[in-house]
Amino acid sequence: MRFGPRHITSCLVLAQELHFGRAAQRLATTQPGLSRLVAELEAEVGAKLFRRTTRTVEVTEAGRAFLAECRIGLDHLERAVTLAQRTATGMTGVLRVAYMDFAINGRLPELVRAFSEVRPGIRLELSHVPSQLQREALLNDRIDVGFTLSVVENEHFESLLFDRDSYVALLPVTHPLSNARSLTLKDLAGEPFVLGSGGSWSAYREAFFAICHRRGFHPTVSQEASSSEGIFGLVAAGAGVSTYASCVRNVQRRGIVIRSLNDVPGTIATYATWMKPARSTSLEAFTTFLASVWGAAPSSSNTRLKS
Amino acid sequence: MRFGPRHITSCLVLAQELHFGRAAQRLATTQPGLSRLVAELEAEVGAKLFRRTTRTVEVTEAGRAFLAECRIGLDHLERAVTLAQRTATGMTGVLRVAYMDFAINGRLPELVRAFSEVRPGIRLELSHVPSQLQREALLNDRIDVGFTLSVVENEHFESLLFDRDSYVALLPVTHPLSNARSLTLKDLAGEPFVLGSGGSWSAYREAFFAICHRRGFHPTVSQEASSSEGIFGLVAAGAGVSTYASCVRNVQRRGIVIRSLNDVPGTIATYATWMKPARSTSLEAFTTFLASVWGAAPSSSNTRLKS
DNA sequence: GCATTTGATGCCAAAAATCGTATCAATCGA
DNA sequence: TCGATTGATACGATTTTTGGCATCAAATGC
Repeated sequence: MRFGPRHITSCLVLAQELHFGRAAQRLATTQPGLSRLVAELEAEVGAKLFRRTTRTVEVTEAGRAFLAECRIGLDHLERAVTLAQRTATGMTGVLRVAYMDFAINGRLPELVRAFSEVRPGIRLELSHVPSQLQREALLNDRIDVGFTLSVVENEHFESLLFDRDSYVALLPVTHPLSNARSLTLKDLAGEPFVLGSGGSWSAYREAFFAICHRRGFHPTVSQEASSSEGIFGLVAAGAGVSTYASCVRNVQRRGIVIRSLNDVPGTIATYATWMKPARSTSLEAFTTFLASVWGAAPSSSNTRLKS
Repeated sequence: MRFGPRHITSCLVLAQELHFGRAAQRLATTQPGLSRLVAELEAEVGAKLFRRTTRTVEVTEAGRAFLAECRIGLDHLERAVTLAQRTATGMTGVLRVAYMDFAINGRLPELVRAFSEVRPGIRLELSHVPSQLQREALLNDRIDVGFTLSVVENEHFESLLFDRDSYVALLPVTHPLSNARSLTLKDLAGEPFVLGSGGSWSAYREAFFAICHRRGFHPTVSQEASSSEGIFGLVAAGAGVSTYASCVRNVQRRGIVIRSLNDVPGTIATYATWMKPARSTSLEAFTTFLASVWGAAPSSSNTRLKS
């Protein structure tokens, strides 16, 4: 393709005017110049675009087809420029957000709604990625920001505390303890537990086991499930009791009762994490929104998940 | 827009290679040249498209958005070239065909099917235009070819005999004569006639009246209708008898019987007509197909509709 | 610290595109 | 037939783009 936008726009104007002189005037050039330009384009395309005598100029069928398609192409190119500008200034863009269960069951949907009100041009692509895999996904530029349980301690990453949940107990409605208004973890010491399995749940399991150890018991695991929905289902089916973050109150699940655990002071923290030299303006807008408007505190060692 | 396809393709290659040296090699240019080209495009667009250090090159979010949109634009431009070529050679195109009732009820559908098999790239746009208006439509470039009863005698037009129909009689099934195997026009002399009205039918009426005059009578017009369907409906309802071209045998209409008219030697000729300096390659393809493959004879005075 | 890699910059010559003028040839109207 | 209009063509001057070379500055790896 050895022709530029100049050739095309010239022909478009000529197709409107159907007169070399007037078209040249509108294009701020001379008639011979336009004549040569059209001839060049026709030679390049390999087809006559205009049928012209000394008295009339008309567009050929090939010319109509060519110019119609070219107009579409030019529109895309112009759109590309404004799109680049808007993306550079953060008005438009895409932000790939990864979340884990506690975030999506907790306040992440609320955050998404609030942010997309402030920045309606930025499209948020949410995907479920286990906490462990989010670090790699950030490094490989598959996501822009991730919501995880643990903080990635690295000079290349930056984190912000997003939310805190307390521990709650999940009981089958048929369970004797389901009538109690509140429980202690000690009350569940002898119960069979349903726990999350696989890499996604290892951090939560470790923290939970540590808490039990402090309370002087080691829980008996009766069933395991890889997803939150699996845990809820097994508890509802009476396979055992479980613990979860308090955000579980947001989800409805028939057959389960949720009870606070009064003797567990520890909280479950969720962090937003991203790579430090912010790669996109959308990410900058998101993190500043998170820090200022959302009012989250930057992560530091004393706010991290303890025991 | 002060940038051409060269800038865009260069950036597209660079976005693939993510290395100025290799990209420059693929583009058959030098690294400084590419560096300058990218800088020019960025200045023109008004946004950084690549984030680059001396060790790494990565595409910015704005760059991704820009290049993705540009690729669409370039694709359209390339497509425009091949489209123009194909249209110029007659492989692709649009042909606007106007028809009147006898053509569409006769062999025109057959012609359309045969032509679109030979030239599948040419789209046929059929529209119903009365014979009288087709001449003006051709002059105003609203149609490319028209099928009419009469031949336009003019140096700017060209015509080809497309089909010949004989006259037939239309009778209500309830009519006493509907049992006869064949009729003569004279048999219908005293019957009330349903005839076409308006400009669309004037040519047919004249020819029909002339035939009747030769048979020594003048038909009594009981009802008029502007469309073929109207005529069929009125005849079926018993409002009178009528005549029509023999192509009417192709259409099904309850309540009507069709009978040959043995004593009418004249035929109804349908002609294809177009403007002589063929404006489009599609039209040329169509007319050559019509003349050679379809086997129609060129119009001349001795083949025209008589009496 | 030093050599290597890599992108940015400056400079210059060659090539190409652009612009303007003059002119020609075809066509139309009177 | 003559004049006016209009697109094509030729030529030259100017500007812009391109290509190539040398060099610089920053980052990397040993």
